[in-house]
Amino acid sequence: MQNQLEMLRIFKVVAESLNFRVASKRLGVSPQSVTRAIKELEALLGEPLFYRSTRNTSITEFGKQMAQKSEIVISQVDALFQLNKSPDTQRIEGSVKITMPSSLGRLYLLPALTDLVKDYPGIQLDLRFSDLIDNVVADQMDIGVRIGFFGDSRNVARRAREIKFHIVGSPELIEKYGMPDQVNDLCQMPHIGLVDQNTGRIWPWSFANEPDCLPTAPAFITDDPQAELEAVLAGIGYGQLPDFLCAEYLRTGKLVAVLTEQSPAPWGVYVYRPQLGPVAERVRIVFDHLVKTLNDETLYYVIV
Amino acid sequence: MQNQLEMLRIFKVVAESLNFRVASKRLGVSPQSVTRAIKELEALLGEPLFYRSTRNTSITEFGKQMAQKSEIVISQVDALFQLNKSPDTQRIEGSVKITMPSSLGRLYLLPALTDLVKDYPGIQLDLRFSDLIDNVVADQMDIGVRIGFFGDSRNVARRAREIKFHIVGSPELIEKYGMPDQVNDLCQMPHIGLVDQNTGRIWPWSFANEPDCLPTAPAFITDDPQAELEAVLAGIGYGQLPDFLCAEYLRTGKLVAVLTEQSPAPWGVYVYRPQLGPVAERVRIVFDHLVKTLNDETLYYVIV
DNA sequence: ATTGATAATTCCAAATTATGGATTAATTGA
DNA sequence: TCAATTAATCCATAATTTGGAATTATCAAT
Repeated sequence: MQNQLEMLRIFKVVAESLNFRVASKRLGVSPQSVTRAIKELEALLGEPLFYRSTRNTSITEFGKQMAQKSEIVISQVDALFQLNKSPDTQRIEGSVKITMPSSLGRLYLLPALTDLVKDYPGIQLDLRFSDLIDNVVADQMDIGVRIGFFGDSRNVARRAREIKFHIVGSPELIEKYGMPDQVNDLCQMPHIGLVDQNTGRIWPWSFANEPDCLPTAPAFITDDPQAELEAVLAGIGYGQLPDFLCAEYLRTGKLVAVLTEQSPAPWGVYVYRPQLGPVAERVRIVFDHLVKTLNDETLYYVIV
Repeated sequence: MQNQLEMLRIFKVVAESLNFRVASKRLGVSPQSVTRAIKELEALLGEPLFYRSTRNTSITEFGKQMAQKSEIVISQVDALFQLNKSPDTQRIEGSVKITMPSSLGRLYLLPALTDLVKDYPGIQLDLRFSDLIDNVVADQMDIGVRIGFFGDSRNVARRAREIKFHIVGSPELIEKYGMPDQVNDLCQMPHIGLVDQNTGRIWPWSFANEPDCLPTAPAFITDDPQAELEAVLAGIGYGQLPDFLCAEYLRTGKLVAVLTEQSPAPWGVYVYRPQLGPVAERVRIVFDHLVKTLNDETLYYVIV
């Protein structure tokens, strides 16, 4: 690695994620490259940037300072190249109203959108987190993001990602009640109920080869998916969670998926906008960025 | 070339020299690489940086702006890497007095020294241009540069470069008087006399296999080598000039060397300093930089 | 106009450099 | 102590960069 700028770029991401593996995912390169780049940078600077063991990576005081400076320098180089490529970025301005699901939105779309506005300082975002269906036209939103989607022909929609749902429980829970191997078993075990904000009723669980199953005696009820996640993590009961909430926990073993054979068909994540005349460029830019973000297979690595 | 920073570095040098071939020499790479880097940079920026033909290269207005910005960004990146490598650079301070020959000094050493003080902002240079011998100890100079050198054991000296002397004339002059093929012929033709500032007398011309020859009836007399060069360029007469003054003109044919067989042995360029106790670090740094600069075989390309 | 000289460019094979799979070492929590 | 996981190392392979040879373009001098 004899590309100073590239080393700084890699360093910046590692400094943010404080984890070589995650950084490599975010950068779309192998962990080896990250190791090498940081090692080389440290050699060049003559001082360690991270304290690292196989289980923990923390940044040194010197590393912190370097990260700050690197960020500035990198953005200046990028400015040098982007300034001319799109003098548009300065020109594009106006507000863009977006409605999106709260958990997916806050966890994954919000960071992507704050990144975007760094490039388009003129764009003013108006984000409304809501899981209620079909308030795009009524509430004069510019863009909507929904899981499932029940829109109509007045909208232009893009299916930007698939979300898988898993029945998950904590290892302790499984230890205690055993691993269910059919849907009926599951119903006898403690489970969490998620209230559908549209109907006020508890969401039925769906399966591949079985009819839907309405949780009958939830040990815990909430209308917020993240609260459901917390409850499951605490071992209170099983829950049917979207992959974006549980992927990292499944990987590290904090959660275990059960009845994986019966997983229902994945749901789509749709990005859509009202179909009324020509779309403003600022809206198109945000729209495309949302679609691109959701399409990114490494999306779930953004949050550790 | 997918190294943004390297492209900017190359661009910066080309923008300074306004000549791809010279820039490539200065960078120590092939002209092809320079072509490629600039081409790629232009593609990336979507706008031409230079107007260029095979005979002329000039920078565009846009290129000028980019050069300014590039310079800033490059120096920031370098600062990031050098800051830590040698926190010394901040610490080194104090004045360094140097005496050097006026033409070599002004043309080639001055730019190299101004480069150096960018890295060592604490160093305060005191440059005295003089061709008088041996005033280093007397005038309390820290460093001296002399062509020829007649120092004594109180000095530490380094022979840092060789200078060849050529008898040169303009093509018109040769057209008019013919090409001399022995020293005696030359004496019959118009020539320029250079006054030795040490003695007040005209320098004798020296040759490889002939005794020195004192110009008897100079058509023009001066005590400044650059004035001598101008006179020779104007076709007033022949002159014996050091290579650093005439190399570029010989290359482009503005001057022609004659009696090349009789060229005298090259003279040394010496960098020296008084030998009194431990040398201050700032002096050593400047000393080493002067030696390194003179050693650089591409030195004469710095000035076109 | 023609020609000669030279700078810039293009093309391509060779050298250099980067990359990630396989392996090893190290660390932590069970 | 073991199991799990991350970072580091090694190395064959892939990708990129490099500069020589050939080509093209331009200018200056007939």
